[in-house]
Amino acid sequence: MLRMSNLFLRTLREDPADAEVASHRLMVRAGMVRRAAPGGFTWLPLGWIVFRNVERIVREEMDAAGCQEVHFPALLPKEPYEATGRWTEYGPNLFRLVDRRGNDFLLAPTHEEMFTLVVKDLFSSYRDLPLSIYQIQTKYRDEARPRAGLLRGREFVMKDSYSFDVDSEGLDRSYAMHRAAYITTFDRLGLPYVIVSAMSGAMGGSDSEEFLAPLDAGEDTFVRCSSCDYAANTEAVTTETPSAADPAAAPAAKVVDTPDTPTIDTLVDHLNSAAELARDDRPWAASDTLKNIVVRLDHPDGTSEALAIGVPGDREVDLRRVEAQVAPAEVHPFGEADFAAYPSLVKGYIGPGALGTERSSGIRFLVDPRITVGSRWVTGADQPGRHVVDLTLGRDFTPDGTIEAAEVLDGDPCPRCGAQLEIARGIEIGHIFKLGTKYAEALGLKVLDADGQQVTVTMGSYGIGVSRAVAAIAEATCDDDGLCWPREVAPADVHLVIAGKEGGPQRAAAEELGSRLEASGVRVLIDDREGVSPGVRFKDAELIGVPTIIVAGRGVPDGLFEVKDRRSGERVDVPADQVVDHVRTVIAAG
RNA sequence: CGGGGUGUAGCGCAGCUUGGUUAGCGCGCCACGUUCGGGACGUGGAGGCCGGAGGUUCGAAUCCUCUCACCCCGACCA
Repeated sequence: MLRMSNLFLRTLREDPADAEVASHRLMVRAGMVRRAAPGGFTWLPLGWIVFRNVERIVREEMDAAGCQEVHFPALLPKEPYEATGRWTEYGPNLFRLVDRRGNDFLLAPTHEEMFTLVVKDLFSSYRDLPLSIYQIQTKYRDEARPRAGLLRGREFVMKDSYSFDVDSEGLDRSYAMHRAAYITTFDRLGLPYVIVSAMSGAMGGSDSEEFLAPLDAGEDTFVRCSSCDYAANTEAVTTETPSAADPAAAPAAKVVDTPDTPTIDTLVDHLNSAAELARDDRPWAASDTLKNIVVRLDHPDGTSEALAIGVPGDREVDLRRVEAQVAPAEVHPFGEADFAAYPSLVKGYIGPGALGTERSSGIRFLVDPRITVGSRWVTGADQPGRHVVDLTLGRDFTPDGTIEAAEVLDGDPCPRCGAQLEIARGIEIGHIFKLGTKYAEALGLKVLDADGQQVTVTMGSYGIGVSRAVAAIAEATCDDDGLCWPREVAPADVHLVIAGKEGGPQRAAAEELGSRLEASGVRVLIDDREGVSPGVRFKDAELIGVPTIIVAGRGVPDGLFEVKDRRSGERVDVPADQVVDHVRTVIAAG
């Protein structure tokens, strides 16, 4: 029985000044965590119980899915990460350190290399596969800006597992197995989630899905369909391609003077105010313009390349989306020095006339999928102060291809069913993806197949942020009064409040009930502090968020306890001899 | 890395503009008494290098310079 009279606990009446998001604020107030370093937290007894419950559930579900637990050091030598290039690729986010001999080490941000190597050490036959192994480990990332308490720290606990298969069919099975295990895990954790398509990005690989808890405190944006079950990370959203039209049907393209039109808005105003420029069917809109942005791609091999991107003028280019398409290259804005290298680019008036590998600049030119054959555009004429009107794709210009680069807007059509998409924020609590052979290739993980041939093992990678999940659960379940833990992760099943007058019969009755509850397997937290007023006890109980609160109060002389549901606030008086059964029924009901 | 903000008791804050006794308030903590179903009350206490360094001044929490730290927005981010 947890006793508040001797728990290492101090609840705070006021919000800590450095806590913004609810989970952080309330977990500090409830005495569960304390900030110890930027991005680093100390777990106190009640919080640590919650943490271990979450960890236990994750472990149980991984084990049930047939994964085996291992444990690597967090402190690792540089060499494996050099072999895969991540020692440099990971950049400043990697915590690096040097030992007394001057050798480089790192605090692992994730363990792909070590898992790959340990399998290489021990296994060499297809008959050993498939294999899925995992660990629950503290990870380190030197985040530029830790924030939101436990949600984004520099030290955090993550469950990461890896699957090893001989072929892609095997990988598909391992992936599906993990996906199913994650669904049961998050269901048990009482955490709402959506599964969104994601980009595997710099990690390489193909299929990738994220489990997002749809909460405003999250920093990932995703879209979901208001009608069907389509959901995707913003980077991975695809745009429907409008049907093509006959390019010959468009009015002839003409170059016009457009003085003082540095922005899309001023350009549209200019077009609509000049009678001779009027459109045949309706006023000009920003979406009639074609905005061409040039960026510089820096490839991992050190080379650079210019890339031109055309999007409808009513949208910005979303550099994160671009980066996801061109990974592992990095995207940088085009600077003065870059422009100097391409004299045919007229800043502010860049148009398809100069863009494309066959045109004067020689810059590869990719356009948004909405820019289809036969569509007509107002765009830069590659001369200062001039634009070209009715430039038509397929007749007047031909880009090198399409790219998903335009920002996604609330209300855009769903690529699956056409209904409106809505943009929401979420906390990434899990990520599963098919790594493929990237790491096995780099580190030489091969096995002999049935024909005696060496084949490179194909891998999957699957993560759950354990400490982040604790915060996400707090965030998803709390209310104005405090935390409100789902049963399985709560620090106790019941919070027993002694509310009677000091010296009255309540204390003895509560102690006796507590013993009986505990004897029947119920986890009890009892507020047996002396000299604490009832108001404080009630507030603390609500703040801490144990799912069932039992009050030993004025009903005790009549043999009654009040049983209250933390979430709904419903309360019912229960005779002393029925409380244990009542509570067990409540627990069994979930 | 860019922008904004804050550092004063364990926590939350005032004081700083306009320098001047012993640096204040609320919460929490300790003691005694009262109270006891919604963050009770009284009395008496303990607790501060006013983030750090340098400077101006007879005198600095307060003015100046430098510096460090933390928080928020953005950039970045398995």
